[in-house]
Amino acid sequence: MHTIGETAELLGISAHTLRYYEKEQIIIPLRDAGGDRRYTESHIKWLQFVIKLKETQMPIASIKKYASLFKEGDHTAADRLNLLAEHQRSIRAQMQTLQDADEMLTFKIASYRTLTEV
Amino acid sequence: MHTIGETAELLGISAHTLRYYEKEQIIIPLRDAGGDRRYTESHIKWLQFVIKLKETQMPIASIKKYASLFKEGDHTAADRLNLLAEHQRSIRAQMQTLQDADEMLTFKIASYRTLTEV
DNA sequence: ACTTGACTTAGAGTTAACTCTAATCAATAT
DNA sequence: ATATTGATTAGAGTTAACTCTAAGTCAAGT
Repeated sequence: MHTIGETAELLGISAHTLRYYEKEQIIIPLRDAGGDRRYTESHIKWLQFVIKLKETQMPIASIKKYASLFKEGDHTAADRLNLLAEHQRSIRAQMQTLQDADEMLTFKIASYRTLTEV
Repeated sequence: MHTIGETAELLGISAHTLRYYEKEQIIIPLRDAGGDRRYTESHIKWLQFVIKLKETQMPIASIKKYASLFKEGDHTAADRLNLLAEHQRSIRAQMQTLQDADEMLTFKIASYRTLTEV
């Protein structure tokens, strides 16, 4: 059980962001007797997954969608699978774009080197 | 020589965006007798380069920086090379992040398949 | 002469994803 | 007993990168 501050620290995001994700229904932590948020290990696992999706440009809206399907129960498993498969395709397209840009830069940098060296 | 509409069409971006890039000093097209913008082949090459940088998450501010160094002249070549080399490192880091997420998703999707098939 | 369509400008509005503010409260440290 | 720390809330503000609006000019076509 972690406080919001500990959880933020642990994940490398701000407490503000955690409250924002809660407002967006992406994580709903427990509350202690005093009303403070408490994050369990499984909340943290879920957040780490969310962060991975974010890092790969999945919009908050889609993450929200995934979270809400999850809450709906087991009968949404196929929909969730589709969502993840779709995102995997997007990741692969991004990799291709990066690959192309990398090659372009390698070439451009080489021309600069030639210019600079003389 | 292309009008703003043709150029937008050609590059797959909007005329609005081209005006915005001009406001940001990223491209300064020529003007015809009537005051309308005219983009040459070399403007278009530059814009294609800009679009590649954008697609790989380079912020407009950095692209602006690069453009301004370019305008300053040949003595900024080393600075420009550094900027590009730095961006190439960022591209490679992004590829690694995508690679990791891809593997994670492959695993997660496989678990869903197992669940769904039964 | 009139309409159409592409262009012009300054500046306002939009969207995503935070990020912060102000006012408050509860537990701990001195 | 007071001060600090870390939490709470609703709601406002920020930033990047567009995206649009309003009001207009101008050339070409019917």
